[in-house]
Amino acid sequence: MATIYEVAALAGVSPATVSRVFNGNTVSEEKQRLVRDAAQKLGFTPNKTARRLRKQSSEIICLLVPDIENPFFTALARGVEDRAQESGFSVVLCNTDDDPAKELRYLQIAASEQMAGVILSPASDEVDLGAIASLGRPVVAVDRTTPYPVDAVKIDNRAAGIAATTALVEAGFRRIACIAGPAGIEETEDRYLGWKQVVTARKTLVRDGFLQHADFRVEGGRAAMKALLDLVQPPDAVVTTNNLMAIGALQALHETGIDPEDFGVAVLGELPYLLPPPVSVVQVRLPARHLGRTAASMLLERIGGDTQPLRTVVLRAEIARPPLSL
Amino acid sequence: MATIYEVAALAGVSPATVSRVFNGNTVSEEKQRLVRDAAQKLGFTPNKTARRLRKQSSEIICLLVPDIENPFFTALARGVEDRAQESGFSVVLCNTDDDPAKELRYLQIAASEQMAGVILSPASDEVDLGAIASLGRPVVAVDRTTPYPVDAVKIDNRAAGIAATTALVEAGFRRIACIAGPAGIEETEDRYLGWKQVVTARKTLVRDGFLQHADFRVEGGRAAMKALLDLVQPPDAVVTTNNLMAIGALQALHETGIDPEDFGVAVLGELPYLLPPPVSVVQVRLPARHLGRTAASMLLERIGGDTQPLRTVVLRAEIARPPLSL
DNA sequence: AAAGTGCAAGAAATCGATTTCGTCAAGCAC
DNA sequence: GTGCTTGACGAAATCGATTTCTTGCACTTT
Repeated sequence: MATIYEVAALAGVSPATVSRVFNGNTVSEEKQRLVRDAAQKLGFTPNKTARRLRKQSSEIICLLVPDIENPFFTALARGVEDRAQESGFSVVLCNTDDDPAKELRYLQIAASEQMAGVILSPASDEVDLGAIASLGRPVVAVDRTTPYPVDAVKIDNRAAGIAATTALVEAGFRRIACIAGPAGIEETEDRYLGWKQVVTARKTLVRDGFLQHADFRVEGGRAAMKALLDLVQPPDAVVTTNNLMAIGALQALHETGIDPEDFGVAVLGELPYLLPPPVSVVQVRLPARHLGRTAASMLLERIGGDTQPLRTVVLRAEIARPPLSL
Repeated sequence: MATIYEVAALAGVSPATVSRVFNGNTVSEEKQRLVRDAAQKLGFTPNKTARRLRKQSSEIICLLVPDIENPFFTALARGVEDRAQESGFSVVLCNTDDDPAKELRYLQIAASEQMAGVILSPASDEVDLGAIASLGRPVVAVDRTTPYPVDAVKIDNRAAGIAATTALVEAGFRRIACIAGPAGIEETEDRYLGWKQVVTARKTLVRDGFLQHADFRVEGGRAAMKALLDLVQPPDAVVTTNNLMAIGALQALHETGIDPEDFGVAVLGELPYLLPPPVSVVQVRLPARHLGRTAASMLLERIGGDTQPLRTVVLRAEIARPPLSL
């Protein structure tokens, strides 16, 4: 790996001049040519590490998500990556597994690696952004927000919950249950509030036990669905607040031998594409990739020195297919 | 961010001593304590960039895959990440989109970022590993191999192709087609050779047009399946050489109104989990996560200075469910 | 013609760690 | 007691770029 000194020696100039050539400072035409030729000949690539040490910042964005195996976050990551690419940034993708300790560890790495900024979907309300913040590195929260004063991009979760539930009501279902994520996570809380608002306003039948909390995973959704089906008066439809739990719910229905056409399922998020799902399934499409793209754009603006007041961008989800009548 | 100098000043020792404390060199008990206390008090975290510049290497692994949105690669990435974590390494995940130009760009970044090593699933046979190789950074190929002399972890693709096809034969299908990936990609080539071997040996009916090439995506699989169904004498079963094309194929079957129970489909890879697929679907499970884990282990060994001769590890895929009789 | 202005470009400092080199003192052999 | 080894540890060099400081020269300006 050729260094700036070797290039300088070959071109017969000082290292400073070589640096200036590559950083757009005033250098005479002639020396520019000399330097470029020399660099070309030696296959010179500036050492990013040295530059970073000097400049105290890098072109790397840290993206922290709970689970890359969840297609929602994969799509989000893809959006971030695409946008970052365009500006010559690279993305380091880290899994927190919704574990605050892992999250903290990664945040420290981000700080000590001089990463340019962080996009995260916080594992808990108690994220400690202190280390990052004190370095003046921008942070953008995606999908979930935090009590820390940072930019955020989120989905209108309440509206999504309302849309999903309304679609079921309009399809003729009257006993609509809800499988929500862990209590206390704002994202899922808002979605379930959307459900609550609709079932209350529309005066559908709601029993004790119609609200189930589960973790965000397939197994949780399956267990919650089983519990719902075991009720004395079980629901005839369900809203699940994320994609994985919906899969679990569908599995439970299948195992119980219920014809999926007879049972309404509304999903906040997308099911993995395979075959067209049963007609009684409503998907509220969450714009994951767009979420990532937007977050990356905001972060890059901040990195570029933008100092406007904190922003929270709220993206609207859309219903994947029009509500159906039974 | 406190530096080693501030710690040294507070502890009343030289910066060299501070460094020694954190790098396991001989320092007296007493000064160790002084240094650790001072570091603690200042919240000192060593600056990775400075260290990297000096040591000429980092604790970052670069992982290049064609498409993170493909669950196969996501699982692979997860395996790499888990293993890397255990050794305190971070993983930078990059999408090549099977584009050699993007791939090259990322390889250059890996070099100029002093990344410790690269794990890649090469977009083409012409990957230029020159830059990386000349720096002495280890490289491990996953899933696909390259003409360059590097370690590799792959799947026994031929055996997987054989297993998939055999399962269909044993289930009673007699006109078995194959939807293979782009011609010239070794990985898919081997899988299709497995198919060919079985259909030849078992003397099943093979028509012109029973071998379809498609890109690796859903759309390609769907189009190929349509082409197969349009044949004068269409097949009664198909082997698809990756997961996404299988989804496309199933969609095409569905759209054509064919009962999936009547048509055999063998997939090399896993379908996204949703409901149990039709009984006529055979999945050959590819150990993606394990592939990633193994690749990361090998890379880390090399990074650690292992100089044993080049290795290629071949992992065996397993049939997700026993072959069925019709 | 003397003094002032502007600009290209070299010299040297800087970023923060690691590491080599050298010093000093303690411990030991003869 | 002299000489030699050994270990702790400070001083200073080093990694490779960026950036500030300076210098020197050309060109105005009065």
